[in-house]
Amino acid sequence: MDIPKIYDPKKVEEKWYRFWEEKGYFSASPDPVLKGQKKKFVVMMPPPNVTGIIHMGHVIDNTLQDILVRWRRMQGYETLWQPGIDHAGIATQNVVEKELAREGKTRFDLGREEFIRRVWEWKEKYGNTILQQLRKLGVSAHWGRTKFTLDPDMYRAVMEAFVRLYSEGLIYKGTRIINWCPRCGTALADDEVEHEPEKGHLWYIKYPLEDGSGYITVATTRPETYLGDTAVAVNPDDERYRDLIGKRVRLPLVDWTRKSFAPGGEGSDVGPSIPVIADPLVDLEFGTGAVKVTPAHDPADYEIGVKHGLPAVVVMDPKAVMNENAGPYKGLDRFEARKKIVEDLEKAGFIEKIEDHEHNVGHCYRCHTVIEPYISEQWFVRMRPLADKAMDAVKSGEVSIIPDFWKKVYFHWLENVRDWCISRQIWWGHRIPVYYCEDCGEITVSVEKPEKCPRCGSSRMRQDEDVLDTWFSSWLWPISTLGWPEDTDWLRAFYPGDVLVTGWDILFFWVARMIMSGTHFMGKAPFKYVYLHGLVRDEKRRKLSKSLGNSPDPLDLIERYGADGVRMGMMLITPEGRDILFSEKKMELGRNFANKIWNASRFLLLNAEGMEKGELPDDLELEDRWILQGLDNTISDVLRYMESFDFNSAAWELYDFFWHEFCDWYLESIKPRIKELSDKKKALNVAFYVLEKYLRLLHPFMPFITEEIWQNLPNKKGDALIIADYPEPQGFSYSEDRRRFDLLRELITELRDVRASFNVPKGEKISLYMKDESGEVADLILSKRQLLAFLAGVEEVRVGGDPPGESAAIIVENHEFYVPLGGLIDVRKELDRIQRELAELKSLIDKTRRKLENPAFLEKAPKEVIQKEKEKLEKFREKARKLELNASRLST
RNA sequence: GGGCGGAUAGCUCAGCCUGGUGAGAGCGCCUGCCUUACAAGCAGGAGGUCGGAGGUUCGAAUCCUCCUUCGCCCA
Repeated sequence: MDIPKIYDPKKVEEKWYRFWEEKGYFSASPDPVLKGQKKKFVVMMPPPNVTGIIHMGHVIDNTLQDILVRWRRMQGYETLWQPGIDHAGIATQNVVEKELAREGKTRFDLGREEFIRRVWEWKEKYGNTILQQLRKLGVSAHWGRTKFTLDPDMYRAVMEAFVRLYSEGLIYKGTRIINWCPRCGTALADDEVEHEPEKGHLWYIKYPLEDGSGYITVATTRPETYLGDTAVAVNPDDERYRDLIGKRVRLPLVDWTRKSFAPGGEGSDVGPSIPVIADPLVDLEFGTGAVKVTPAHDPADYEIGVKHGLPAVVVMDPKAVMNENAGPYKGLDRFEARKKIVEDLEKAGFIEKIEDHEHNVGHCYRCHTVIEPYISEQWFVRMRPLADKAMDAVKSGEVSIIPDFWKKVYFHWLENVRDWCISRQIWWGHRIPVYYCEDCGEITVSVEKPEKCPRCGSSRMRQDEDVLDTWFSSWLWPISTLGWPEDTDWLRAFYPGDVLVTGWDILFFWVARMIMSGTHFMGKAPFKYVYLHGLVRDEKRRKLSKSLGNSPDPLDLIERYGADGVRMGMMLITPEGRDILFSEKKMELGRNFANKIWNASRFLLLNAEGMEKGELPDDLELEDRWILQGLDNTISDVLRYMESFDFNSAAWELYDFFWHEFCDWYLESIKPRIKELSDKKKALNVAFYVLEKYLRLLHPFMPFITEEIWQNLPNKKGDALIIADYPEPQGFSYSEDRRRFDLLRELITELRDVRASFNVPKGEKISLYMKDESGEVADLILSKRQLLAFLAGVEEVRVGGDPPGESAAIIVENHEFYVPLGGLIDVRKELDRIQRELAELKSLIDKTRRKLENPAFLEKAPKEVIQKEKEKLEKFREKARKLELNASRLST
């Protein structure tokens, strides 16, 4: 048999992926669930954006899901992992518009229908890239059920949801200040705005009082909006301004008439004279305590405006260019306008002062343009009733969020949530199913386009131009992919699902809203557990981004470290809930581990050539029982960690057991046995027993290499590892043997330390003396002479009697051992070594003694604790005594 | 302004909920080894007054209070 020394993932990963997929192991069916033959396990893949290419966030997210899914599948669950793609309205439209721009065109040149055709064309060409990429990672999703949020059945679900919510009064059209992205040309929801601190200024502008009695100075961060002011507001408790309330001021420089905002109609004239009003919302501390009120361009001002019946004056067009209400500034971009306006005000003496000021500025989460608060008419979802249900689902324990502390964040958001603006002024998406009669103005909301107006019978029906927020389709994902609103087998078998795995950054966008839609439309939350993992950052804790150049390409990583190496590397550095600091070094850890598994297996397979398949033998050696018990412990630990979503600990447990127990000690221990033909078969049978079980245990983490090796094992049972049973502890009761072998291990480590400290040459044998002549430990070392010889170069083991003159002392569990080093020993060095250890012991003895001399401790501490301390003190003293003895022996 | 999370070895983190182990791990570092599975490896080793100050307790990394400091979310 020829097995290369270095594991090459490229040779095996594609092969096994194709094998699994062709055999249909990734597919689920509702039948066994509905017939009650199997329990189900459902994970909904967060659908990546159609524009997306794979990044480290997908790697972490999908590896976690794949681990869960492969684990439950092996445990016999009918496992559905539902994959799909999100149409990503704004992002996708941006991509295609950019493509058009290169041809010198805009979407308006093409028209709506043609533009949408172009987007679909783009989608067919590039839209499945990311799903192909995910396969390289080993993702075992049910690809045959891949859904796209604009598929006809998904579209239908979105329409249905809109119509139902509208008829329930939970969707309405209203005029509000919304977040407007002037570059994308659309409204955004509150949570689609990212706030970032920016250095700006605070401009103090003087507004002359109309009665000529002076002026009021207002402070603002946005001087260009003063053209839309319709009042100045002060706090009613503010002594400084009490007398001015009710008076009027005049907007500086404004000598034109402005029109007020009136959706669908002609506004009325608004002059430059505006009132001074009092409102408790005004912060006395900010600026001068007097603020300008611009109801059309600021959410707080809008509220004040509504309360006081002020008109709203819009001074910008949808591209954030100043409009006719801005008089001479019409046509200037908002930032140019700011500069020009400040200049003019300054020249005319209306600027009192300018201060530096840092404040938070909202940016579009898609294109990072500064958001303009903008008054307009939009569609909204009334969130309160939905949010209450979503809170109940978590409060009642129907849904658990992991890690637990996210619960607080979740509640905080839901308690303060505002209505959700769902209309977007773009073309790519689900068009709002609202139809206006061109003749009588009647509004009809329906899934299908109505033939004619139900009120006047006119057939001139115009559909609302806007499309819905992409999240309005994503929030239905757990029900729409299963067939809702139809009552399908899939829905009945697989709803509600089990676990949702995603990053905490979309807790509000997506997770909370899915819980709302699930509880509202199905009466049940869509999953039982929400597992939120951290975001992947670089070693300096910076977000991974293309512009920083710190974002590794997962495909490149897979190419160099193997999918298993990348998966395991990521799991080893993924703490629960906290951010994940990526470093390529950690991928090496994963790759090296794969290589370790490869070589350990190689060692066993090469030695097993020609050997027929065997069972676990009855007459086991000490090390056999030690490793079998170790395997059992590992299985229970891994299961416990998996149940509690602690994949990091599970990964380390798997890593440590294999490397530091199985390889470092077990395989090393059986090497002498393997050389002796008589015992070879027995040792190998135990080793293969452990390896086979271990590969099953590890498979969810490293699916490829485990399948590859498992398929070559003499003792495998079944067609494929991916569908083999997940291990359970066997219930071995070898704990006592485990303890005995551990003592042996400790002794061997000490012996190696002695060899290293005294530079005993590698080939040179040493002798081992034990002081006691009988007892369990004496029997142990006598019976394991072969092992001591192989692992520590011990030629002779002698029990009982005094050791020869110049020896190094070893104390393990208070048993005294000596290694005679006549000639080799540097007495001074050994004395130093003993002194150092004695000093440490002395401080321990003091500490323990003081404790035991404290009457309060003896009186109040539990008996067991006191007993333990007493034993500890005795142990330390005994050890110190023995060391001192050896020291005095050496120095005479 | 409201809220959340963190500070333990050079770095990244575990331990804390439920107080009592001689505070652990990985990486990095130092020393010695190409020992017939693996140098992507093997063996050995050094390294920490647990952010600070009080308090509770027989006993505090662990519980309480305050402070310092870093990060994040929301407005």
